[in-house]
Amino acid sequence: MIEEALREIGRGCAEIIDKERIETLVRAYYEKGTTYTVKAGFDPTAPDLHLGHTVLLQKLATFQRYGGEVQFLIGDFTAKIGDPTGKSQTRKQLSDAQIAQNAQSYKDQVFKILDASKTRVVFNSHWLDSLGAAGLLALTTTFNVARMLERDDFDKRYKSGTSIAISEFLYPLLQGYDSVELKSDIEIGGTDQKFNLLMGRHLQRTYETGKEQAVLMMPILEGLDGVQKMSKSLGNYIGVTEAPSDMYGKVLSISDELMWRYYELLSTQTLDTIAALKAGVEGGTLHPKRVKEALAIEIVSRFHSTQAAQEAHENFAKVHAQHELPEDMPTFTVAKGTSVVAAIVQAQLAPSTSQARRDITAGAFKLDQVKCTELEKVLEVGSYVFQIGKRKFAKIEVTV
RNA sequence: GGUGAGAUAGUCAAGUGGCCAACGACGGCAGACUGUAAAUCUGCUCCCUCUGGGUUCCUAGGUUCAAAUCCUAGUCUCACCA
Repeated sequence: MIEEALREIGRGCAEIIDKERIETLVRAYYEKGTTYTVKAGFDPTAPDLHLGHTVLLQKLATFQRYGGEVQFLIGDFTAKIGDPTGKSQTRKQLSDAQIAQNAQSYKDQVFKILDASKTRVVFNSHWLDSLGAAGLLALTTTFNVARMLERDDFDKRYKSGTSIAISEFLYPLLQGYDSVELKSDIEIGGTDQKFNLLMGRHLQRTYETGKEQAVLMMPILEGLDGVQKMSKSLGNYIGVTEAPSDMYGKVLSISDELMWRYYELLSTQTLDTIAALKAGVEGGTLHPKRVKEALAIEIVSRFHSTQAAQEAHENFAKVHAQHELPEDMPTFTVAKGTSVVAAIVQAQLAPSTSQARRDITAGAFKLDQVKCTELEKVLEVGSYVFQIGKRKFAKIEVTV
């Protein structure tokens, strides 16, 4: 049992510092029933979560199954001050009301994964607000510039003469100080957070908290393209609030290779089960598409419901395998005499008239399931189904 | 502070007076093939009232019949020196 717990905890990790400590904590849970705390920090400026963020959340959920109590830290202090990281633009400062709203939106999304009864949501402004100048100065005496410059990005910027704000030196300290306040046993974060995570360890030791947190780093999840990290700005993400059909379709569109990566980092199937699936696919007894469908259903179920996932699955099969029309499509109403080109743009099936014309010319447009390459076509009164490519549909009602 | 180099479509990157809406690469979209996968092949990829028209090559002026390309000023970026 302990073995299994440790295997699941270590699953997919990029790096673990002080693995022995984690083993000790988990062992104590099984032998004496004692729990331990696992901290993870989140930035309240962007409450729109995508699957990349959930990698961390699921690791927290894993800990919860094996005796961990989660400290879900919302870094509202930073958000209120405005982090100057990254050249000239000062990051927008958030008001208390906005932060509260974002925090709520976090909770709505996060508890689809985390066990609320084993989660404590904390805000670092609670202790950082009252730290004061004296406390802050005391904090700075625990570290020095030379070591700060060991950090990769600081080092590069320093050597190239790019500016580093004094406050940027302070943020790792403050973040580490959170671990002192929370007396965390373990902190998890992305690999890019290594320096900050270690700072927590350093400060816990310096402040003689009697703790020295273990650090577990998760890799960055690749986006749908399988190459770059999943991010909203790159458009290769699956948002946790997306509609079941979109979510399902996006999962199915990833490559087979990437599918295993997603299984490792996003599925709650055990490692043994996954190994069996992989063996089945490699041995030719299992169709990779079936395996991918199972993954898609699991993910959609998590953020919606098993029923919604099943519907998405069936609808997908209908639309793509049997070429039937999707259940519900967005409906648009246009006036009689509108050209198909204009209607396509109005239905948002194409971003511009020029693009719509190109799509028609390229043979990508289907009117009532029949390919149509007539650029000049004008619509008569009635109801039509427009389709561009394989996945864009709309119902067009033409009125007088 | 000094000197030099550069700013071109989503990104990278050619072009250095007319043949330039601007080579090429990547990305993106679409078609074929499939498992709406990947790989591969093909087409498209500024906008529009589209066999044509309009607005682009950092900004503002100027030279010219004609400029992304030449001149002037400005803004910003990078490199080297101090």
